[in-house]
Amino acid sequence: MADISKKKATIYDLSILSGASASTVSAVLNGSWRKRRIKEATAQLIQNLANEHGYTANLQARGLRSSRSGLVGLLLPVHDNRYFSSMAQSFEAQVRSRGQCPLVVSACRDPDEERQVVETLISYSIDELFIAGATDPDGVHKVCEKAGLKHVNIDLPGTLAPSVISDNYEGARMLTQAIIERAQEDGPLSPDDLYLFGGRNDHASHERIRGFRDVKRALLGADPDVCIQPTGYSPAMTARAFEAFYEGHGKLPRTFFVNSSINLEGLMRFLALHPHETFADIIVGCYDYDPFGSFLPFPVFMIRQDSEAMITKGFAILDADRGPPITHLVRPTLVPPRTALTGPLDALKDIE
Amino acid sequence: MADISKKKATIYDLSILSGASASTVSAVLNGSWRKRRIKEATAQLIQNLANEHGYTANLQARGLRSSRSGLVGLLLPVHDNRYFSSMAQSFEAQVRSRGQCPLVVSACRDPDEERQVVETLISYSIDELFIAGATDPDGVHKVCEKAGLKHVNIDLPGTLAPSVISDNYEGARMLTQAIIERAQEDGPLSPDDLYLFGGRNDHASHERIRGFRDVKRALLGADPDVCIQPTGYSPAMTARAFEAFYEGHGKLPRTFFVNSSINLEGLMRFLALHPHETFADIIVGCYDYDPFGSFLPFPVFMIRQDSEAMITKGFAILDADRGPPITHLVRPTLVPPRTALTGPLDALKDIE
DNA sequence: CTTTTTTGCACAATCGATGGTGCAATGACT
DNA sequence: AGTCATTGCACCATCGATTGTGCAAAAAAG
Repeated sequence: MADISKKKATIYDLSILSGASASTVSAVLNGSWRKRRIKEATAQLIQNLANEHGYTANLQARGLRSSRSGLVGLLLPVHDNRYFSSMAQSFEAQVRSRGQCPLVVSACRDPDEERQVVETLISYSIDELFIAGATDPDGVHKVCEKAGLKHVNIDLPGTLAPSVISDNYEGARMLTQAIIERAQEDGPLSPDDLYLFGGRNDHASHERIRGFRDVKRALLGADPDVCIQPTGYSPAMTARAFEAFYEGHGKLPRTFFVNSSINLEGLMRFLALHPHETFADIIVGCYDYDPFGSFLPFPVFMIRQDSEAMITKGFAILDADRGPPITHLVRPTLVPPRTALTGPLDALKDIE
Repeated sequence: MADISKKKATIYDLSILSGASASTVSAVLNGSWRKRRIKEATAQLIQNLANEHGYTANLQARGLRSSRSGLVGLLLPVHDNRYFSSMAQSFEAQVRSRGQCPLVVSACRDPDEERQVVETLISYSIDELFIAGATDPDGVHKVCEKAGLKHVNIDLPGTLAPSVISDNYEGARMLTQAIIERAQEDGPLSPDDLYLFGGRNDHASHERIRGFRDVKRALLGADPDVCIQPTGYSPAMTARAFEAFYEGHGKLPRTFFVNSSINLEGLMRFLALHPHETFADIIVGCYDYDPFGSFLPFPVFMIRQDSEAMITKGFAILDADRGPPITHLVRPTLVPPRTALTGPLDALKDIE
């Protein structure tokens, strides 16, 4: 089956072995041989030889020549987070089902890093790019534009390229309503009992805060500014905000909305420093789903963003080619406490 | 700064602009110009032009010529899991700090998929490959070998290539001891009160089970086979195992060791179907760390595997070149319940 | 048995960068 | 002035695949 030659076979090797020219071999192996009127028998012969020698095309050479690499990029803020890693998982599956090769990279929410990483990807002639959660989508857009690279924004919208994002406003409304109703089961809820932690000056945070405030005002009649605590997207900062509140009030708010699972990690850091029992009665809403976060020792309502649908929509937009810079909304779902959703892990092969 | 030309500048463009030959431009831009005795002034001129036109090398062309791509691969079972995603994060950082480009892909624990994915990576002429948690490391090894691709196994060892793995035996001992001691605080623990769920027929599972059994026998005097429930690495299967135990006993074991965070998700699925209070007194050990898993409503001891150190060691081995197929152990750490460790997320830029 | 058409394939340029080789111009030295 | 070493760079083949073009041989048409 496999020969012992150290180097990988090329079309030239097969050309010699088969007696055909390299261009014929190439045509046979890349499927364009019918168009080139290659005899069926010749094609068979070459294909057999190729199998026998374990030929696989050198994709760098192909990419160089055709200026298409078969690579599709996904730019993430971080891997280490269930929302983004499950997005990576869906992305991979979809890219591969299209016969391309996924390239997932992270850029730490640093605008310079984002642009630089994209420059690198462009140097590899990637064919398409999904820009997820970029701090500066429009900056990245310009880099792509200059290189003629097709791209969409996912999760955080830009103004210059088509975007697919979660319906943050609706999601936040659902989540806020859910935690308010749940809190009211335990007694009347004052506006001061409902806070929001996390998020910063990005579109998603704005929309979530807007949804939160709208529902809060509608259901509780008031919405003091002090209840909004945008801490950025860092566990450490978020923990500090909880700590500050605790210093001031001797407890946490009865109910609060956490802007993302990354911010929810900040809550864990806070909890680690305080006895469990003190916070047994809080009710939390988290804009993101995490299977363990759902089972914390207090009710945690979560929002599951449909990253799979976002990726699908993203491909649709790229395939349509040159769509206007419209923002498409994908509806997320509310996940009640103590819920274990199935996910990409369930696709794991695990016979036994 | 940036010119409006649609196409990316090449060394030929700069060659014309500068009046120098393409090879001179190439030498200047790839840093080998001193060796080639290019005049400083010429180099300056070309570098200025390059900046002005935003030149970046076409890495496919470079890779084709030099048969090195600057790509380093990491093959994972899945993204969607804190252990692997944090490994991806460390990997990325280290690869980038070495001036290369990380390529993270998953293969769903499917041996065929693993080999096929690696074939694809090889077609892109990747320079090095980290094989993490492969079902069939030796199969992948052969594919790499044939292509002359340097590689190491991470997490699950192979017999044909150097491997860097967690010290599963020691980790399992620490974890088992911790949960036993903790359980004994609540009263005497019988061997029947301590189970192990998850894992399958791989090296890591074997070692963990061995560590578990050794400590259990030493501390509790007995170690019935029935207490070992290898369910594979699937949340669904694991949930079924918990369900089965529950059917038979009307409760869960007082104390149990869960083989990985993926299996721990299985526990969540079980819990979702049963009232919270029934299981308030269980004590769990999980071989993997997850920041939310650490705060579940019962004590969860966790093992944090040092994926960063494993990647570092992996690079050391690759750099040493052609090491023997030895397995290197990296010590994991025990994480007590309710602990929020800092991680890659803390490196996020988040000014504000 | 020509002429035309179709079939089947080879040739060669090309993608962008690299690196070995060679050669003219300059300077150093006798 | 003549020899030799050094400097500074251009030339060209090469990596492996793609693709437009051209041209024999075979088949069909006249």
